[in-house]
Amino acid sequence: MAKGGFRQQVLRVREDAIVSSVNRLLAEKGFDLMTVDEVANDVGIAKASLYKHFASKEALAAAAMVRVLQRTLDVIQKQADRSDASALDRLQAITRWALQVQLSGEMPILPAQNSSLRAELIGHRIYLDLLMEVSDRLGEWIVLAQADGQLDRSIPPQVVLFTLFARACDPVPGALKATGQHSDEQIVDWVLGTCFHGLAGRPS
Amino acid sequence: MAKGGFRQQVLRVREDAIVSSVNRLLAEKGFDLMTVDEVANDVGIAKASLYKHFASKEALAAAAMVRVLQRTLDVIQKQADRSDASALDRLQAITRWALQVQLSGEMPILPAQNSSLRAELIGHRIYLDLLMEVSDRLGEWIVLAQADGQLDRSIPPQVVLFTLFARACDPVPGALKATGQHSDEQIVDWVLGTCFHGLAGRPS
DNA sequence: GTCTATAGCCAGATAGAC
DNA sequence: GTCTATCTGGCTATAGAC
Repeated sequence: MAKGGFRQQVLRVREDAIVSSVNRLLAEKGFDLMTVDEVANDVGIAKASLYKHFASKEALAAAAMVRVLQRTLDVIQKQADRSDASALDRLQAITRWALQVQLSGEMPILPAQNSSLRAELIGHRIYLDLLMEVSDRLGEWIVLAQADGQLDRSIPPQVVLFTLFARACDPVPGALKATGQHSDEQIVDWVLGTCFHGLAGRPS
Repeated sequence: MAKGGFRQQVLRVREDAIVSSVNRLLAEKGFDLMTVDEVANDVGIAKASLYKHFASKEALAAAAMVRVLQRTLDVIQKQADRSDASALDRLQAITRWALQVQLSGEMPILPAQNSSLRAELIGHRIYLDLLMEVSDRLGEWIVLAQADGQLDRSIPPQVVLFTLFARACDPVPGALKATGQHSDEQIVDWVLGTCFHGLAGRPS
């Protein structure tokens, strides 16, 4: 661990606080409705100070995405270290984690359309590298699970991968939570079940 | 049919053109990124003229949502008129239609978060009535399909309903189409299959 | 690096002539 | 009802003092 000087540590802690606020606000309102003033107020510093740390609103969002991808890789690694799990077990565990993060209001959601944001992310090498590593590692397990017959062999791995990414920002968990009728755990079980076994369910 | 006078017919045709433009732009960019100037340019009239027909940007979006709900009810009625179909057949046919509409770029997508838009829709009686009728009619088939064992009985009907609504604006079809590697028909089959039978697929 | 204050811009909505 | 021109507010980003 290169800690750097004391000043740099303080700086890092502050930037971590900023990214945390951005992460939560992105999860709550999305990129377009999140304002930089809100972030500044939430962190408790002036807006101009924010711009000393991050060059733009898009850079703020990119930082939040980088952090969530790093955490995803941590979870992936934890699953890789399990010796008792099948490829399907691992994929389900990771999806479960993503759903839990989303329900706790900490999954930053990006609009698929926003062009200025897309431009920033496409030019962000760290983000792209992480995204590709996540895709590659999940892709391996998808192929393995298909070879084992645990996943439908007629579905291209890419379709499976996109579907798993999409479940991480699915509106269904939030809508169910908003009814106030179900526990988070129950919601995760239902969504995870329909994702892997469908609405029709396993034939009994 | 109360046609009204000739002037009113002309008016109605123009408003139809407006709603069509709004519908397409909502599908393409979403509510936040769609601008009223764009709509006006697309229709070919001045922005101020738009505001003679619709009171606000939110009202424009609401009109597009009303129309898509009416079309959904038409499709539901068509399925109800089939004598040879099971409840599951009907639900799948409607979901397939929604996926096709989305892939053809004509499914208006609303952000779940935007508050000004939510306020407008919550106060919009026609919209709410249509939404409730769609929910009721799909809900009946969901309950029937569960009674027949065609849908998993352990999933609450509400969860099934929300899941079907969510698939109508799922990002997966668009992402797959963007790769340019698959036909629309193939994409619809995959997404529909994973929706009802899961990523694990039917045990063979 | 932090602040206050403000520039610059863009989009929603309106005024008023025709 | 349609137009051109304009108002208004909010948001990103920056200037400049400390």
